[in-house]
Amino acid sequence: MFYFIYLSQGMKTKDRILREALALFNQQGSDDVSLRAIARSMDISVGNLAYHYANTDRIIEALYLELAEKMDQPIKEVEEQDPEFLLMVRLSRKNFEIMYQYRFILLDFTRIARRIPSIRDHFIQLIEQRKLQFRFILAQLETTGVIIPEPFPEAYTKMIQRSLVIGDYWIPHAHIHFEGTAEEAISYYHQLMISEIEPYLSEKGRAKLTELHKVRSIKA
Amino acid sequence: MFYFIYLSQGMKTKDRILREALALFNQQGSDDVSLRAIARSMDISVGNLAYHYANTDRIIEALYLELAEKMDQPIKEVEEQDPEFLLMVRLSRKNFEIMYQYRFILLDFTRIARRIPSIRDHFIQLIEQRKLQFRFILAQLETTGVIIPEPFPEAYTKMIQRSLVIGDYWIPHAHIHFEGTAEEAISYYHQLMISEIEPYLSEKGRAKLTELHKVRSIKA
DNA sequence: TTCATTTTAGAACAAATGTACTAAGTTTTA
DNA sequence: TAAAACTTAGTACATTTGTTCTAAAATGAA
Repeated sequence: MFYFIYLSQGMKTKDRILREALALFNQQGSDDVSLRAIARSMDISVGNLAYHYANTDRIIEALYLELAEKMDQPIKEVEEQDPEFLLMVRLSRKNFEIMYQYRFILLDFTRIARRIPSIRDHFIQLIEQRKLQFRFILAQLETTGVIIPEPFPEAYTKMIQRSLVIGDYWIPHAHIHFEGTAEEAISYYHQLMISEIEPYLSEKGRAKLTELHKVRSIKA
Repeated sequence: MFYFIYLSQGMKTKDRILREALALFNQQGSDDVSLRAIARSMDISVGNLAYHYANTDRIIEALYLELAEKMDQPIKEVEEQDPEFLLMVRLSRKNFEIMYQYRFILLDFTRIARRIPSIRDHFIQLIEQRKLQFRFILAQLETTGVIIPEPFPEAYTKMIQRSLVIGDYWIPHAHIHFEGTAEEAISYYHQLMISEIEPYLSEKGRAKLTELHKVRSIKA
């Protein structure tokens, strides 16, 4: 009981730190933000900050866990519901949005992963899961006739592998090459990843995709 | 004349520094190697090192220029010769090997590009060129009947864009997800990028690709 | 209220880094 | 050979960073 109270009390500054750190990290990059910078920006002392998080890596770790948890949610929805093509598209879009919220992590992921092994390990495991889910969804899409049967050996295996590279690195790529709003970047790279499947769509699948584009252009 | 002598004399240490720095950067990451570490590893003084390169960013800049120059060579060959499919495959493989030699740059490219704008600007321009070359080659492949005409709108545009993401980020991806030798990683990701074109190959094109695989398996 | 616990501020420390400066040494030029 | 230019070593400095410690303040429980 009092344990719960302790937590909810304690979380206040702890959570404020995370919010502020996230903003600063996204803005300046995780390597150029020190404990002192965060403390200054929050108007609290370094000592206080260090009391909650001993160093910036502990903060990054906490933020990564937030990201990982949020990323899991849409995936669970796909698994619970019937894996339908349009639903899949919408939920992967959701994931792109979440990634953007925590973009500093994915921007310098290599470096962060090298420095903080727990993040690296967790991420590798997460991607392994994702690969399986990809396969599962593709199988569903094939039985429901949205995509054609694999037209040549390894076609879908390679498609998944390519998609995973894009999924992991669209944010650094955008950071260097994309000019436009965040919204536009998210849409662009999400469509780019989705487009991996286009060559394999059946008539039915192609119809579904154009249907999706219609909805989008009405919204816009 | 004496200018040349000055250079060739001066280059000695200057070049030794670049070689040593490249090795250390690739090994430990460019962020974790200081001027002092390079000096120690070469058995020269920090003062001497600083005389040639004021700081690590100047060294990184010099190494980036080396990379950029080496990357240009294979591309020029494609342009000079008749752009044939197998030649293209072989030369892009060459590029993957060069990238691997300077892998520290591509491993933390986002961060390096943020810190050193000249590198960022040059790289953006380089990729723009590459995009045009890609288009040119695809056009050739279509006229020679290696690939089919674009089966749906934007198919080739998107294929190029996806390939560029993979081309830029295969090294960080490998660093986290690939287990195996350097040689294997290069082959794997090169094939992964090449595989973007597979769905669009004609009968003729497919035959050429399997021919290539045969050569490889004989070699292996 | 009173006491124990948690939170906060502030100062101080050691380590590392780029940078600058000086003087000695080496090489090149004239 | 003598002078000029270039290279090297060594030292020192200011700055920044994570980290630690102490004491005061705030908060909760009894």
